[in-house]
Amino acid sequence: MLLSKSCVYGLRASLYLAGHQSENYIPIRQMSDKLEISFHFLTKILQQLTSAGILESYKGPNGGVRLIRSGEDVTLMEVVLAIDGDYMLTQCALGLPGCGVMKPCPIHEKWAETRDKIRDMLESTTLTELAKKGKDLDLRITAEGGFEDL
Amino acid sequence: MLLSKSCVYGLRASLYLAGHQSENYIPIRQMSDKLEISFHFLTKILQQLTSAGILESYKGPNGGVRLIRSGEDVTLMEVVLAIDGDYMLTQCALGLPGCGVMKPCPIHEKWAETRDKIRDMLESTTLTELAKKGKDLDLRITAEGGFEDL
DNA sequence: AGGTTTTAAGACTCTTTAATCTTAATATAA
DNA sequence: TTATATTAAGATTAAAGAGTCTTAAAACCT
Ligand code: SF4
Ligand code: SF4
Repeated sequence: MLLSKSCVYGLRASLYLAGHQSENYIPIRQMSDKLEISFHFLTKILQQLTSAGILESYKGPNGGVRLIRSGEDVTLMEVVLAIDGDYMLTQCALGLPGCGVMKPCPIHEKWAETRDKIRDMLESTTLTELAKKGKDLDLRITAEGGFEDL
Repeated sequence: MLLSKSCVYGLRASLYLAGHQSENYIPIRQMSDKLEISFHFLTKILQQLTSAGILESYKGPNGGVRLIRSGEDVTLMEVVLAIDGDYMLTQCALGLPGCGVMKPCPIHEKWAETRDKIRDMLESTTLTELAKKGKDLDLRITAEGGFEDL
């Protein structure tokens, strides 16, 4: 799979937060319920996003987690990098050790092109953009329901 | 990772075979040595390609494995499908259960575009094409060496 | 102060993928 | 026919990824 499951969860949670443009912290429990993701697992993933400087967290009652910057300024790429690292964008098709332009494998040329498409997509798409689209069209964010159920 | 390790090994072995346009069977041991892949593991992967109708095998002395059709007629897609299935091309970014155009997630539109690029690349690239390029430019196929060492 | 709500951190378990090891089956050749 | 070379198949082990559980720390509230 292109993105690890952790990363997908991280993206969905980030979209959730971007869909709640509130100054309040959102409890992880609420997100894990709505998004149907294991609470403890999600907690760990959000910790990664917190230490990556994408989220900030607060303990205790009325605590939770929220985006530091506005969702308009956060690209999918940032979230992916924080969770999966740049493996996908540097390693690739044949994944030979230390490969690259210097001594490429035969797929390199074609693959690099494809890979750049993925990078461009991740870099040019923001959380807010997707959350807005999700709300306007009531698109899916959970297994069953859409943004309206959030 | 986009492709599983098994799949990458399968691709490299297929390229190896395409680079040896010989009517003889090539022993798996020879390939596993040259490509630095565990013999038994590679054997299993090639069995998948054999039962998928991409390779044919022969036992005993002078036995081994070879492409059924010419490498010109075999696309990367065939190899990928035989080993990893179509998961990568149907599932994707958020990977919600049963997702798709009917009730898409907010990334769907952008992702589908990217995904088609990957599909096109895999479908339009043949083993022979890459093997030829690999030979002409002595590109990498193993960790250390290039096609010349095959 | 003491109890409650929440995130943080780490140990632990389960599942999947990767890799190894053993035995069987098939073909060749001397 | 016996020894050897090779793929086929299945059991086993190892490593990584995913998920759960427990305890700690921080913040709030009465
Ligand atoms: S040479 Fe390029 S395409 Fe090939 S494995 Fe390395 S980065 Fe990927
Ligand atoms: S809706 Fe489309 S982009 Fe979203 S997870 Fe499903 S297939 Fe992927």
